[in-house]
Amino acid sequence: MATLKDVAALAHVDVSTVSRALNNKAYVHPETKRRILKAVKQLGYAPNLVAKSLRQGKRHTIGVVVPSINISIFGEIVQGMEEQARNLGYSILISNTMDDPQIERECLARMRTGLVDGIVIASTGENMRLLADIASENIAIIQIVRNQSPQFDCVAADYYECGYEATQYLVKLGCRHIGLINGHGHIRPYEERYQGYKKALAKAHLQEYVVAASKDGSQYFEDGYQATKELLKMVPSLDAIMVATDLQALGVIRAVKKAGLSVPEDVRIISLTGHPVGATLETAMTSMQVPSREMGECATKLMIERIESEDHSAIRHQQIVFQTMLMTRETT
Amino acid sequence: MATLKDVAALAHVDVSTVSRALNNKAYVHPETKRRILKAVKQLGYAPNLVAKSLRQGKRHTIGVVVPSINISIFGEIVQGMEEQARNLGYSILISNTMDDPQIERECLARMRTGLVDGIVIASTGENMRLLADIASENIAIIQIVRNQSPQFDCVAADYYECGYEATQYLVKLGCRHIGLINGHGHIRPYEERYQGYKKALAKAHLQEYVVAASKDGSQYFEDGYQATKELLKMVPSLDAIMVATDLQALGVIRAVKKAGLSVPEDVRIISLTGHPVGATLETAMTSMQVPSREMGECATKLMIERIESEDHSAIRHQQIVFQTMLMTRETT
DNA sequence: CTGAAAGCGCTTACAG
DNA sequence: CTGAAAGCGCTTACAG
Repeated sequence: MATLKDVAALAHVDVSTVSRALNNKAYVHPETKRRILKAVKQLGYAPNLVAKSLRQGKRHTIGVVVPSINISIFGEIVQGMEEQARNLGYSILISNTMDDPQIERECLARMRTGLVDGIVIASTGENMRLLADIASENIAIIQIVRNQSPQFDCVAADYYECGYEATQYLVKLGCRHIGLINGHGHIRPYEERYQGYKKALAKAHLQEYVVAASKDGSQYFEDGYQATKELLKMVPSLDAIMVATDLQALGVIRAVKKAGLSVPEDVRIISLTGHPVGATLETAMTSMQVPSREMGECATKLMIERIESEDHSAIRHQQIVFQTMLMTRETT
Repeated sequence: MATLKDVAALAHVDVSTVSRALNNKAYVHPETKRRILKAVKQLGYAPNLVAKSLRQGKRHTIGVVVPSINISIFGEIVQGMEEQARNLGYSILISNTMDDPQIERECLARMRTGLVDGIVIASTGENMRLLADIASENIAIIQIVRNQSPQFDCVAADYYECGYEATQYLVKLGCRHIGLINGHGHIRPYEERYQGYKKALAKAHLQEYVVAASKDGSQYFEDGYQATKELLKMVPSLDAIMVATDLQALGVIRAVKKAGLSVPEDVRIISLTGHPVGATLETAMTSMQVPSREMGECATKLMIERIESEDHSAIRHQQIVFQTMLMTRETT
């Protein structure tokens, strides 16, 4: 690739003048500018972004740290992020942690070494100290989906309301024994959804039946399957199951059918992290749809605002909350 | 973050000595080295990778350009790539083109500006000239899934065999009117699968029934749904449908059921780009499973080999072909 | 309006 | 075994 120097030589000016002309940083004589642009065109010059980064201390790159992008709500979030970033002249550096704190630590350590201006993370919650260290080095941190600490910005959905509304909907349909298959551990979305569920049940004077999915991320079919077997053993009269994700819900459907029951006649099912794909399933999934693409776009916009506003530390942290939307389909 | 200079000051040596000690580039007196390492530890020093990149002309970053990572085989491929890259000390810069040649062009132009050492791409096929230009600038190019041009390395599956084997399997089951819902345009996997299908049908003296999915990427439910309606109108006695992806297959199932037919009794269905999620669907999907994770890992390994072997142009191009595996499940 | 110089944080010949 | 110097490709005060 041609460099600034090549352009400068061809246009018979100093590199600094070329730089100014290309960045519109100061007046450059129109005639000079014309010559420069001609040279740029002739050489097919494009600035070396790495050199620019080193000099300006800005990478125009955002790190994204998520459990998994494969068959998960994060796939759509990342896609929204990437599109928005591209439109605003940024790139996306991505890491999948599989919810393993050790991998998360490695990814963060790497990103910290000047690779990114900011990090958008759905964290395990085990590396909050490291995150704080990174933030103190003027790398912006934004949490997505999982609001693990109030000390950082966060873009998430209203999980309490999500749990509350889903439960109330099932109650209105006449369900009296509503099970909740919830994620494992101190992940905020799980806790808040549980609180919403609890509140709605109390209001209807119903009892709660909760099973935690296995501890390794809870995104999978097997979790839904096993948890449902447990629930059905515990509560033979179960008439509804609320479950964290669409994929788990597939496990729920299979377990319910295997028990000789049918969906939705005997057991109604609702997924609490609805993905558009739910509409296309064989028995279309009723779910609380999460606006994942919009959340990704929002996180990117907020991130770029943070990055470009210089004084990170002075800014008050924002908690942006999206509403989920009940999509009634065939499983209820 | 601390810099080399800080470490050098604390250890009372020159920055060059620190650099050598940390990179094991030359003998450094053990005692000096000890002092340096102590200083590194004390300051929590980690090298600035951007500066290193600029100096060495290596980015330790791989660009990935794919149609979409959301609910697609590419999600798993990218995950495999990312894990492998992380283990080998590389990062992944990702772009989703949505199969739009214009977006693809933008992404490539951006990556070209010093951001990456190499690009792994599942291309639209519309920017091959640009790709060749980029390759000539010593940025390695590896094609994944879509072998659009023999002038670059490629990691793909054996699509011909995939189409052939799937068809033959259906023939053995007794199917006599086998439809193929294929992707649109000159995308190699589609063309090769069609050839395999054609060959197997000819061998069994059967007629072919082919419908192309809509032209916008063919990854979607709606494509499968519409194409199936068309096929059923065309061939009322249809008894099997081969379709490009699991997600399209969901559309096929819905259309078949809507026509009052059942799966697999009346119509058997097989997906030609099987994803593990197929096993979890309500009617588990028979499919030709593509080893997507392994393909991603392989592409990354090959890429890093290329990058680190200096003389790109001299190397013969490799075409690495993975076998697909028939997974018989409930839709057949 | 433009040039010369310094510097971002590293690495790497070149001396010694 | 180690230091001083140059340079990767840019940007940005500082003069003029």
